[in-house]
Amino acid sequence: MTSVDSAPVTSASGSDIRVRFCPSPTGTPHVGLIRTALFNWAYAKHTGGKLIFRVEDTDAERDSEESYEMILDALRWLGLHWDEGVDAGGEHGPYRQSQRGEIYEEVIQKLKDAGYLYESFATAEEIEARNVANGRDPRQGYDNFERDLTEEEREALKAEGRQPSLRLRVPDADLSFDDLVRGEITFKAGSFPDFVVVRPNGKPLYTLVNPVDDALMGITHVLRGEDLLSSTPRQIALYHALIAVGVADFVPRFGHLPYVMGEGNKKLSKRDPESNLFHHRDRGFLPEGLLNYLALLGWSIAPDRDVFTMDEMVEKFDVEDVNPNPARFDVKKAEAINGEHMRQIDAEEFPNRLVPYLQAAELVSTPVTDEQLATIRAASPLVQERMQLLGEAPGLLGFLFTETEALDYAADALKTLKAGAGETLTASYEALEALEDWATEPIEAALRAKLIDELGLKPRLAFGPARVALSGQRISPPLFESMELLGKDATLARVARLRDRIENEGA
RNA sequence: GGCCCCAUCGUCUAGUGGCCUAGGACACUGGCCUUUCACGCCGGCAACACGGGUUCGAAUCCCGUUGGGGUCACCA
Repeated sequence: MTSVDSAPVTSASGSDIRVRFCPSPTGTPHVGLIRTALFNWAYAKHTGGKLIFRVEDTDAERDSEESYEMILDALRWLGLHWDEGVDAGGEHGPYRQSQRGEIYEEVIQKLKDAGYLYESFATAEEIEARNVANGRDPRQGYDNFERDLTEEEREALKAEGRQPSLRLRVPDADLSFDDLVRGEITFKAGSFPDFVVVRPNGKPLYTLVNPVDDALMGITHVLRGEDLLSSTPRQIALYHALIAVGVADFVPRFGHLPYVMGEGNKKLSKRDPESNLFHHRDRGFLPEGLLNYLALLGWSIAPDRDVFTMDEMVEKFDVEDVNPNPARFDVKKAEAINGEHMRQIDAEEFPNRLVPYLQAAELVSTPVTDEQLATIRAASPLVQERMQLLGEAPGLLGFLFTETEALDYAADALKTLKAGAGETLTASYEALEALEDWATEPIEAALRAKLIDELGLKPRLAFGPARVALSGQRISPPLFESMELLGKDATLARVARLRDRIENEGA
């Protein structure tokens, strides 16, 4: 057996760096998982190395094809491209573990032949009972008691009908490694017992396939969640065995990324909607905005700046700068960052981003008509700088795609109508009806002349009723521009409609 | 409980021994701008967990305490 300290650690430091993203397809993509993907991606791009995308689908119970599709959808939506792996090909495939059975069998055989693996018959219940019987904490785990079972003892157990799992014989020595985000970490001998790598049915476990694939795929830097930190010494022990039997050439470097936390002080739960990437997409986050925010969870680009593009991140990102503290997912800040990106989107492009959200609300058709698109384009400049999420578009622009007769008045909008609102609308109607040049400037001039100068109203009171009449909302795009967009007929009809309603129902 | 990780404003962070009476951002808040809401601008509130060292000097280094988290699966 190789000594613990003698195995070579990778020396990759530039374009020879190979990182990987290897999710298990269970459930919907979690923002913490995406943050891990982002850091791996950024590190590969920054160093000129390669990102390998592998799928760890060895748990038939929980994995699903649907979940696998969602992960692909997520990475593509975000623009996190990989160089090698599922759907991209490469010389180390296949990249789905469910298709690598034969490879594992071969490795298991080598490890067995070299004496690194031994048969273990104890069940979880028996291990716990054994701890109790020996006066130890039941949570202590396996005590390696089957390491030196004799041939006769093993045969006897098998004769009872028991099928053994296979455990790796872990070196009885302290084990240290230099974590890329946390520095030197040492685990004391005995704190990482022999662990199961192959089920009794012969199927390998994550504890085996993850390092084996990393080794076979030449992964040099393993950047993953902090939850895997305590399994690192065992993995390194496995690496030593893999090197000894010629499967691996070196031990990779490890970097353990901090948790993404939720409310309270708990890891953001998969059950929390905020953990669901698609929940944020549905609400109207931009890929660039969400990615920017996620990058801030454990990393910062500069002391006085937190809005940046992915190109800028790639230029600056180094995993050694990642902060080891767990970070709380703050949706308010995420929205603010997203708002910054909304304003940075090219004005020509912005309307296109709105379309899917207006379609989801069934305000425009799919595909969108030329006329609808023209309206969206015209309205875009009015809303671009007042939105934080694309999902606000239906609320803000819905009135442009609603027939006057179908327009609903929001309760909080009606509440803003004070006494005299009816008269104000009548005056507005008169001023507008006489107008020939239907454009923002003249509309504003006419209304100001009538309502402010002539009637002496305060602007808020003068224009509030018309805003409700047009949009049905308390909050809307700028009024005069909205009138121009809506056209004279519809504007007059809406002003009259609300006025009539006030007169008939007392508002 | 054993092992391991973490510890700066409410939140995300900058800070790698003197530039720190601790900087930025979000949130909150006062004001300006203003046809609503935003945007923008100006201002405010607010932190080095605690205790020992080391040092001329510590948020920064060391030790301890406390607190939080993770892990100890034939799940990944």
